[in-house]
Amino acid sequence: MPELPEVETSCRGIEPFCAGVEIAQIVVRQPKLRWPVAPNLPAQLAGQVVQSVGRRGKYLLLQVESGALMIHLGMSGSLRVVDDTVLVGKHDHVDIILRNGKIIRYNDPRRFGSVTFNQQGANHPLLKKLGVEPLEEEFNGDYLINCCRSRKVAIKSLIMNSQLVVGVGNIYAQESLFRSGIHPVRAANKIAKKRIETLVVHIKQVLKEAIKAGGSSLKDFTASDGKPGYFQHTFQVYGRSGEPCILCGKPLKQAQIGQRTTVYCGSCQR
DNA sequence: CTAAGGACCTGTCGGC
DNA sequence: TGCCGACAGGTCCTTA
Repeated sequence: MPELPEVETSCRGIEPFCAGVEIAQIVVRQPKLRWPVAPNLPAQLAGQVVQSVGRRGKYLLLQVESGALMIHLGMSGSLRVVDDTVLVGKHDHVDIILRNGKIIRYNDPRRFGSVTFNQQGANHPLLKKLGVEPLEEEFNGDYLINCCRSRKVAIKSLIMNSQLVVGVGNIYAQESLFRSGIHPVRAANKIAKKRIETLVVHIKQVLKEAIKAGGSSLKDFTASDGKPGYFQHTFQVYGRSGEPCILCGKPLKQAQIGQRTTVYCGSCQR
């Protein structure tokens, strides 16, 4: 379920249960994820204390002394905090069993996510090529303008390119472009600097709002329903193809950009 | 170097 | 009710 706000919410949700707590055992029921779960992963983590819980892009990082457990939620993954009285369900692929009796349970129907162990810090192959964090100051107008230079891909594809900036997924790419009045298919190098600066502001704004909404709607991370808060959130364009634009009232259009459905307003976005 | 397309999976929904 | 195709929040890898 992850766009970045959801990963951030998961991060904050599990943190109180596992920070400072020893991992008793890891149980892998289905190792065939996006990357196969290494057979020795449980042995590498058993007995180690979770020092902190963090995030890099959409990777959750549970830091231990010898490295970090990296969890990616893919398209359909989610985490819950349970105890051993909760029955194991379909697609509950991995349990991180903690010494305090809690279990971090990883569920992922489509198995596009991953659970890997990282001994190499930021040099891990999956992290090494990631771009800047969208909510950090290093993601700013100058940075994005520079990215757009000499690239003629659709601006939507560009902001979803995780080698440039991480964490902007299909939903928030659409929302931030709408707020910025930029047509999603417009060539990146054909957009005025001022408008790119506006886009940066809106990307940050849209992500922050979603994190806030996620945090407030998901007050109990042990809730049985792992549905993210942001699906109760209303979107201005995502999923609204054919419905009226909230600004001009004309029906919203839909297109495929980089094989992803994209909804936009043909008259408000140029 | 950039850009475009395929690949990986299961579940759900609409149409017939 | 059942079957079938289209589609879904990601991103890595290969090819051009």
